[in-house]
Amino acid sequence: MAEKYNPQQIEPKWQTRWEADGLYRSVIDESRPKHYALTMLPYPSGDLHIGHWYAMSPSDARARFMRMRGYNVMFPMGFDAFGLPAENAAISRNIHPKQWTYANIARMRIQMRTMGAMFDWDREAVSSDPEYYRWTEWFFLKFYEHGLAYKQMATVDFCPHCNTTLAREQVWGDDHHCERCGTPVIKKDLEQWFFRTTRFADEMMDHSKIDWPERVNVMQENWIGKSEGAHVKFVTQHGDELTVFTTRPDTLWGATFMVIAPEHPLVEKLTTDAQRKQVESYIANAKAQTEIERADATKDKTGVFTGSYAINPVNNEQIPIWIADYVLMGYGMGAIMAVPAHDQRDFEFARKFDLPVRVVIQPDGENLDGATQTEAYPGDGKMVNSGPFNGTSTDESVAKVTAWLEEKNLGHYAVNYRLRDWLISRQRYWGAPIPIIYCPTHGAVPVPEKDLPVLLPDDVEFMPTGESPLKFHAGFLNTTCPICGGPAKRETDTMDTFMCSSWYQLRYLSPKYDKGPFDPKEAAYWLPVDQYTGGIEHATMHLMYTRFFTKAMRECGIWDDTIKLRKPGQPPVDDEPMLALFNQGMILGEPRGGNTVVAKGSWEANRLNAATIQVVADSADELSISEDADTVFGEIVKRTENFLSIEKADGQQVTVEVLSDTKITDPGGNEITLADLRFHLDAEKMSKSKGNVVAPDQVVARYGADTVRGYLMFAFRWELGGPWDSQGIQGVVRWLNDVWNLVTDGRPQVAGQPSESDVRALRRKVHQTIQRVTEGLETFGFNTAVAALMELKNTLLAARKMPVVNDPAYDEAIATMLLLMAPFTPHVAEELWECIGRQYSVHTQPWPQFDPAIAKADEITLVVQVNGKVRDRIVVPADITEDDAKAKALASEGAQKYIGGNQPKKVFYVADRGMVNIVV
RNA sequence: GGGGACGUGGCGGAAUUGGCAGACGCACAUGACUUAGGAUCAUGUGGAGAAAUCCGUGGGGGUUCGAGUCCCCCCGUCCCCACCA
Repeated sequence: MAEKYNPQQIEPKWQTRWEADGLYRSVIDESRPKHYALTMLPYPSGDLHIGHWYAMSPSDARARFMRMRGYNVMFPMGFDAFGLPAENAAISRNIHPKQWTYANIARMRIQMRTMGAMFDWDREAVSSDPEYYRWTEWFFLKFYEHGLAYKQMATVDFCPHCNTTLAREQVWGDDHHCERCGTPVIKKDLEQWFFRTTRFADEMMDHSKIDWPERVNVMQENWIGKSEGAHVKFVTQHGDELTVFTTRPDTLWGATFMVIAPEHPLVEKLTTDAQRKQVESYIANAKAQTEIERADATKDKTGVFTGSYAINPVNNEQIPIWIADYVLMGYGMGAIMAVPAHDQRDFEFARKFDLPVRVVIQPDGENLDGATQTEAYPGDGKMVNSGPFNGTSTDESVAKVTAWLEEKNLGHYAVNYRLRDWLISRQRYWGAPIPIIYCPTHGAVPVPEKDLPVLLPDDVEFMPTGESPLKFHAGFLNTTCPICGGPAKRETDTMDTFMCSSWYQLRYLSPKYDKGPFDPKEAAYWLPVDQYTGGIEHATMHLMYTRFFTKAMRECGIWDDTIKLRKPGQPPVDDEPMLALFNQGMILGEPRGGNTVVAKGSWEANRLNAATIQVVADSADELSISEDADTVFGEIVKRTENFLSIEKADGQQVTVEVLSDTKITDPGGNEITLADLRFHLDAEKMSKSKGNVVAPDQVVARYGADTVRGYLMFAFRWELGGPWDSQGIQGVVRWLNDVWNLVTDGRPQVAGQPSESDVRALRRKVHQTIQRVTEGLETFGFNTAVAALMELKNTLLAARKMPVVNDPAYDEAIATMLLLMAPFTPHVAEELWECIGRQYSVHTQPWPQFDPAIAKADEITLVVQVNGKVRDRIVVPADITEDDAKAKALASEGAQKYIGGNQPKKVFYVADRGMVNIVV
């Protein structure tokens, strides 16, 4: 009997060997097609989480598969190492962010090696290394030079917990909370640095050149929020132009008033003395409101009249200009023409303030009247009360009116976007410094390229002041002007860490290159990324930013050298960074029931002060426990420091206080502590506080990396994820044990000659498995691929009891199975490959070729249906003719029983399904 | 309010272009082997029924010889955007 499967022994052995042999070093090889497989890089927050395994090990399996298929594969790894948690650690634990970060990286590197992934560590990049952030700063300078970076005073989102401003993308949800910490943001007026992402709004709407999940595309398109319409020039009574954006220029004749945002620059000028008091109080009130209060669409419309009027350019009518907070300064022009008859918000406003409502779009067969309308009509119809356009229908009205506006020079076609420019300033230390120097004479001066990087000083005080810690570091702050040499001060904000991750896929190409952010030779060969994998949470953040970066780099000419070296016929490098994207789901914590307990004690108000708490066996007979007045019996659903919530059988929840002298016992009567009590957990996001975290190191130590990888790929649809199941992993344990024993036990002694049909059946199963595993890996269907491998294992176990095991087809089946397993369970595949005497390494072997002729069955089970219901199954030759199949089906016992004496009306034959349907 | 995804056994999940629903695995049941079992092996396992058989993919309609899959209407869950002009 051979040795038992012992992953702890074989896994480190092969990891060391692969590394020593440089098996996964990826170098340019023009003779092979390249494949750049990229998985989102981790933030070095501490230990490797099971979520990292879930994201990375299937990506690794696919990268390995591509390599066996003959691609020159690059699969790099690195660390997104700048960021706030490092700074928080500095504050709370008095450890330097750099020390904290690099210690975490060192630990995570070791943990990642246990995964057995084919990461090319020679290409590792760490974004907080000066050799890395030097180029992050360099990108900033290039963008600045080309007008893609600018500083501006703006009302911005500020997270009071993280003590920094945030980009719009990093403010989430109805309550406008910080994406990182969940704290609701507040508004501040600050001068901040922005990247002009809006320059590429239209380009980024286009997802036709990339194969990304529809969901991500839709989210990005929503986020960019393109709307087409027109800019129309209204003129105020003071002669100022007041341009509005509208998607419905065909309703211009129905504009009975205008509304501007409280922050609109013309407010002051338009406000008449008579209205001043009211206007000032309205604006003060608007300012005092939170963003959430203001954005509440359900609240009543509020507003105030400025006292001034504007001229509607299409009919020269004088219409009043109002101020209202439902018009937002940040969208469009911060001013609207109000068409109450056809816009619900305007309608509500008009009714509240008794402003005229004029119908200008009349729906077919109706007679809407502004005086009696009860809601706005936003639909189609014919234009009325609209001068030269009366009678025009909606399908052409917008285009016609827009053309007319252009002709009369009153307005023009316009596109408006919801997208805002990317705010990149962060008032914190652990990030790449913004390479700008402020000179009293020359203003904002970029740091000359030769002076990069602007190094982050180590000796910084970390205090949560709401200002960048760098501001208090005199050595950093004080410098000289690159133009005049006079005293000057550095910008003390650092860059959003999303900036670092916007180009990391480029740094991997040549992490040590010092003539630019990346080596054009490497870029010309490897780019773009062929397959990107990662979580959906980055849909409107990282995945927008990195697309912006690629396009902005084109604008700055950064791609020029790469393009010169590029072979023709490849997708462009300067358009989209990642050609294909796949989002994996998330591993949730394992659900479990709470302990069932009997608590006895005395009542104080609504809670029981427990004298004893007894854990009863889960199988305890509820009826045998008598519940009297001083007893609570049920499941623990919550546990806090000294309180338990116990859910009784009737669903009622009772709070039980655990006192210092409360006696807690387990079912065996042994005394245990409060912390030993298990409380109910649903399948939810893993978190330390819930105690449902699965530590990969522990499960790997127990089961081995191959088993953990196999389980993560087998148990869920990768894109969905799901709760960890500590029992479910047993299925994979058994699979690998079976495979191990199957191979290491060698060929069993079975008497007899293999029958030809058994040999064919075995080879058929092997080729069907090749097909299923190949397809699974191609389409990210890892779970069905593993299922197919388990089936093949089952087939082989059965074959070992038959003479077919003596046929060479059996050896071929074993070898093929190991090749097919190699991407999923690389260590055990390598070990067993060696065991059967094949040449190292299994991972550099060509992928097995699927042969449809072998996979094809020579006999099929013909399914016989009568009126769509299965009535018989008969075995027929696979190459049966249609006529024969129908005849056999009709003659079958099951069919005859249901046809009876009737004459079949029609008979359908589905050849590729082996099915006949008889209709009677 | 607008948009998107999804709904299949006790559970995770399989089912090319419409063609045998429930692959594979967990759990469970019975048996075997065992001092023991969270090991292993064998068998079974969608529901109802003794069986023949019938019913079954959230619900209701439709198209079709045939629907988990396509169409319409509901119900439910999750996600994104949202006084966006």
